Amino acid sequence: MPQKMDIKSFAEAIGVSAATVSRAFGGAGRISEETRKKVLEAAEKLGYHASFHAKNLGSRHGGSIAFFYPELYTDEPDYFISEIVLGINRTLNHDRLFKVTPFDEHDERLLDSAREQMLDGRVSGAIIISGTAGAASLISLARKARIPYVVIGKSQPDSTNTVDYDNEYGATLAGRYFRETGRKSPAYISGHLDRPKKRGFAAGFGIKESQLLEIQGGAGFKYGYQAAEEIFHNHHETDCILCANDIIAIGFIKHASELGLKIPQDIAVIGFDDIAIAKNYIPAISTVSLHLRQLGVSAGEMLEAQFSGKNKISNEVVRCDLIIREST
Amino acid sequence: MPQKMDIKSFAEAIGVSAATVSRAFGGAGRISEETRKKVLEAAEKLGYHASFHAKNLGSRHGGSIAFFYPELYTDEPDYFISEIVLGINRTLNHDRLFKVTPFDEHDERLLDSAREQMLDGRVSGAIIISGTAGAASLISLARKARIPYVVIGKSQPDSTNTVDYDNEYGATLAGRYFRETGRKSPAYISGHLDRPKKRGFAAGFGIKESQLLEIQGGAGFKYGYQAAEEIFHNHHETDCILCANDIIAIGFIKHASELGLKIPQDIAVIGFDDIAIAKNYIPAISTVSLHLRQLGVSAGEMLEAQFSGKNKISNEVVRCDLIIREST
DNA sequence: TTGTAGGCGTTATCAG
DNA sequence: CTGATAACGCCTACAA
Repeated sequence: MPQKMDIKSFAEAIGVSAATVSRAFGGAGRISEETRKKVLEAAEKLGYHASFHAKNLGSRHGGSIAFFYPELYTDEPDYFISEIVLGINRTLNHDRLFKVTPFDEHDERLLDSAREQMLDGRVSGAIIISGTAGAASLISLARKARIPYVVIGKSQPDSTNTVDYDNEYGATLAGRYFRETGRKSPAYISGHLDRPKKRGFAAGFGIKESQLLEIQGGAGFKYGYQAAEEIFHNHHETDCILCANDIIAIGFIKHASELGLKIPQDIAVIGFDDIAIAKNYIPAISTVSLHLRQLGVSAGEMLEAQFSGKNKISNEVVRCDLIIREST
Repeated sequence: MPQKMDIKSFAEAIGVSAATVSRAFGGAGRISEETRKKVLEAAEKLGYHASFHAKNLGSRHGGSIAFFYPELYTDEPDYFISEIVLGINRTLNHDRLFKVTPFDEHDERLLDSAREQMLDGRVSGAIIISGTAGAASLISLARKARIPYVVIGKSQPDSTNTVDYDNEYGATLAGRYFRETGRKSPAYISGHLDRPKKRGFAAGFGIKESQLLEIQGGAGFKYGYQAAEEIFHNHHETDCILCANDIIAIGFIKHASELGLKIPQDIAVIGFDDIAIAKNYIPAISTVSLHLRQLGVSAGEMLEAQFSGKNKISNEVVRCDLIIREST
């Protein structure tokens, strides 16, 4: 097997110069179609592969596209992120490598590693999920380093190139729906960084935020499970619930039904995000769709646009929708 | 903002040589603790960051660890893979970047891109999900290029460094369970590359493989949904089902219950994989656990071992377990 | 312990 | 259209 073969020895072997080989690969540069073909075929035969690092170094640019997101879930996959990735993958020009890079807010070492990636030249474009301190620092790094980037979620007030979603509005829809369907006693199970949802939910239902029963949730089925426990024991009157995400909703419904509660008769529940399982659950879960896939698609497109030169300031907010299914 | 700053100008700025700077960062090389500290602090202050590509080129090694897996699911996240990634992430030394690289068997361009990554020096270690032609080619490339790698799943007979699982045995457990619980008419809903499961299932149930009703499934909820349709209309006698994966099981149960079938009274169903949702579904899904997370952990450890010099031949097969919950 | 020189494999520049 | 030759930014002997 051809252990290693650099451009020079390869060029020599087929009787051309290194420069010619380089040109044969790089779409640019004038070179006769004949020689290009000859070089390419020879490369195939002899097993020549240009070094990735040398190429990037030589061309003084390069690197791949990174997707930075906070690692919230500890024992389960992050379905929220997975859906977004689906969208990004569909959009991004696949010749650039797409790598996902979780950073843990609580692991300074991981965060540093993420920052380093942003700065050491290996990243040529970034998509960043906002909302955490780590994300903020990554965003500011990208800006300093003049690396094209797109932020998903709320960003600095002055910021550009963000694809946002309106949590608060979505929650409002949920609150309003509950009120209009005659529910009396709402509760909200929180997740992470979800203040706007609570606010919107209260507003939609027509009460003050402070009057809304809030139960601490988090990232994972168990939080919904625990919340059901809590409500079953201490808040019998509750007859409708908004969960900060679908996973919590699932955990809640699962345990509530174990406790003998009927969904939606006894308690109606609305989730958030509309991950794939939501509509396949039993009962199918009513939820505020964030159109996660679309979020990813838009972010990808916005990034591509920046690469294509259109560096114009742009923002987009993907619409939320309340999707009524069987859990309400 | 310090736009760009190379090692030379940085070194000059703080009054040392480039070599010293290099040594200050690279843990190796003798250098006084005092100078190192001085350099590191200065770097922080002046915002110097070594170029990733130059670093790798200079040290003639480097690159990150790649996780190659076939992209099967088109419209939903791949929960199977997600769980494995969870395991890998927990194990792998986080200073090496971990990037996930899906390759599509049907997209020659994507596959080529994956192969290129393997060969152009950017990958220093690989974890590959076996079972497809693309995977086989990646494995052989890794071997040729002498890149440490671990295969998850069945590999070439002579192969080493694989973490395997025993689908067939797991399916046998399912078949046996159905037989022992008095089920009469089994059916198998297939997925991808799952022949062993069918064989094992038939054997466990005590019938010939050819006598086992098989329904074409695939990757996605809808296949389970369609299978339910098919069975409801054309195979009333069926009273127990093994699904090639949990997603299919969910789709099946969802639609079966819509059609008025009672699970498990009318039809008992067992899934495969034990992804996180399985136990949180209603009914909780009985399933053959592949211990996906553990698979990832083992693969990660095996790869680390190779980096640590222990290049000894090793194989491991993670045990399958039948987990009985509410769907049987 | 630190500095100097050469090399890593490409791309870019400038002739020819 | 093709071929030398100088960057690219860092690492690694080797010498001081």
